[in-house]
Amino acid sequence: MTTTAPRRRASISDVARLARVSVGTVSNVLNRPDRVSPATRERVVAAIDELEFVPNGSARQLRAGTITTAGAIVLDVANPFFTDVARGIEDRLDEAGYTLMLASSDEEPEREARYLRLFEEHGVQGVMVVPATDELDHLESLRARGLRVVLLDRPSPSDTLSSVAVDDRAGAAAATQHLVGLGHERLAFLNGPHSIRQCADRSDGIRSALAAADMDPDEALVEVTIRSLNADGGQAGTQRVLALEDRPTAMVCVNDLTALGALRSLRIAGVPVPSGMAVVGYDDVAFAGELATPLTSVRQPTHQLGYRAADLLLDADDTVAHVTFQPELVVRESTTGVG
Amino acid sequence: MTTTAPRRRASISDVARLARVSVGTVSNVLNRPDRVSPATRERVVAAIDELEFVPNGSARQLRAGTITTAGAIVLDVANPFFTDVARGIEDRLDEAGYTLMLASSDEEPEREARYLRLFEEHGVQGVMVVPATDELDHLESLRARGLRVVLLDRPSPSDTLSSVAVDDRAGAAAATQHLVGLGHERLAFLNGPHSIRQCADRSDGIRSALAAADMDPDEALVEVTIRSLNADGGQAGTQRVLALEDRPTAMVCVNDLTALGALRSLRIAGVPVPSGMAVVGYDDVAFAGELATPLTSVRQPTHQLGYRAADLLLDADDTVAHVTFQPELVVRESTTGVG
DNA sequence: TTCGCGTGATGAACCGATTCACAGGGGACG
DNA sequence: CGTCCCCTGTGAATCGGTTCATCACGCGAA
Repeated sequence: MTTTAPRRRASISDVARLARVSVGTVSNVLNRPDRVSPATRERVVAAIDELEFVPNGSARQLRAGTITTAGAIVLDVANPFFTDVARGIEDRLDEAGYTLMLASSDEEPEREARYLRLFEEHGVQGVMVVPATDELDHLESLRARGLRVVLLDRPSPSDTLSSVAVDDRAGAAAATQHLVGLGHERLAFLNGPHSIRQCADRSDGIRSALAAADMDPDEALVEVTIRSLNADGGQAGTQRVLALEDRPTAMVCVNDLTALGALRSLRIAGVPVPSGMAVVGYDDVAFAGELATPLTSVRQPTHQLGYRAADLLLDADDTVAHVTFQPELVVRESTTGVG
Repeated sequence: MTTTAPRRRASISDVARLARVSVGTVSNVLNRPDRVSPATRERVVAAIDELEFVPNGSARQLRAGTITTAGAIVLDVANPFFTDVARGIEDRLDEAGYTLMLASSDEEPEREARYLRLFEEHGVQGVMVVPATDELDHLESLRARGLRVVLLDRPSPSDTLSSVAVDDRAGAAAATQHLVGLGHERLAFLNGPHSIRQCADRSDGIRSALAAADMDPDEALVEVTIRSLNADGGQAGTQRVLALEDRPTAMVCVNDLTALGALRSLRIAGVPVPSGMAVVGYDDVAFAGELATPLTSVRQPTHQLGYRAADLLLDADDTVAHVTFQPELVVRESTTGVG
């Protein structure tokens, strides 16, 4: 093994010296090869290969000003919803030859700010952000400083920031219509606190769908607020639903993990699904269709969400746009089965 | 809304002019505030605020040479295994004030190469890579050019590249020992092609564990190769297992999605789990414990994998190390239940 | 032979920061 | 009152590219 000691990275002038040309010529070989005669071009390329020359991006960016990088900040890269979104972003950027810098804010505004600052220092073209707070002033000023900003999974309240979001009201309404159509007259909704916008919107959606079906939301709906939006929360919430005297015949869960806990709780209690209780989830995660009782769920176009966000960011005219996607109800046995 | 037209980004000399000091002084305020008298420091800070000055990272990096960014390339950011790893990387980098540039290669060597090049141009300190190919020469030469390289989920074959991996043989062996200990004498292994290193290693692990238990692997083990490593593949493979004349009493699946398909197939065939067939998965994905029959699975320390990889990358001495993590068998009802 | 022109290469200015040798201005001390 | 030193602040060099005005050269036309 001959690991040569990490030598200093070769610069363009090293190449120029070795090829016996000026740095300007090397630069031309790199960027406008047609302006260089074949003979010298060959010499320069040979020198580049020999020195394993890789141009210094900082220097190039400093002088040329342009850069093909965009940043994205999501709440948590380990969350499948966001990774699908990230994947969509990456795919679109890739088409344009751009690269992505990805980071998680963990819903902490300071982390978000830190990454935004870092992205800005590195001169990214723009950022796509799932905002950690309601307050968007810092994003507005970023925008005013010339960066492109696209809000992710959050409709923009302003006409200066572009946004890409999914219509949470419509998703919840679709689930509700489906259940009402199946004859259910009393529903439970396992939901998180309304301080989370998505939770509030979904609650809204259910209520308006009920109203549209000539049902009184206050009578037909029991909303159970759960602490943690995961399987344990769903299990606990379901126990409370089962204890109600006028027990609902169907449940909507704020996400699939919650629904998973609900199914577990129902199994333990010996309640058959869907005949004893129909269940609808939200997100349509990968395993929703693979459960013992495949789960009816609201699918969000996550990949498209990211793809479109990147699309807006790359838009040549830098126009401000607001895109709202419609979610899609995926019907499976947890509402229509024979169990 | 008064969105001022995107003005040119303020530079350090703009700040200097406004504060009536030299650029050197502004730089000092930024980097060594104690060398500047409180009075001027205040003036400079005021100017910085007024101009919303954000230092140009390219210029800084060009001159100072240092950068606090690292790159990572995984096979697919939408895959939970890799996102957990990425999260571990991010957490460790965050502690050191570093930032991560994350990308997916989709197992395409050209994409991997493109991103590596881009990272190198941007002057990252190092890269963490899940290699898309067996061939590692390009990583060796990256290393020779002074970048730090850490292989992810792949033991390093060389003594110049650091690596962080999980012992796949041990994981498969642990699953096997568990089943043998429960009295199973004939096992099936739903596996992918041995061209995938993980698959080959896990097969090895099972065989050697059987041998260690004084059983003849060729007799006690039926290895079924499935096309796609997902639920459908698992379902199809399980049907083939059930059709065997000397039917095994336990199955090891190469990952949890495959096991999911196996469970579905068994349910359809009316085979109780685990009394009719015990099932073990691999990966211990989030929903493994939430299934109708909670799944016994081999958990890999994904987060630690990434965390440790970043740790090696940040190592002050730049030592080359090879870290191997031991997976852990998580026992649930799919092997020990009463079903 | 001279002039004009196109091709190909040159070299210096420039991007925006960091860094360092150095200058000016007190204050302490003899 | 003169020295020396410390404290601040200055300004120029520098990092590694890109870009552009300029120049050398060769060749065909006049």
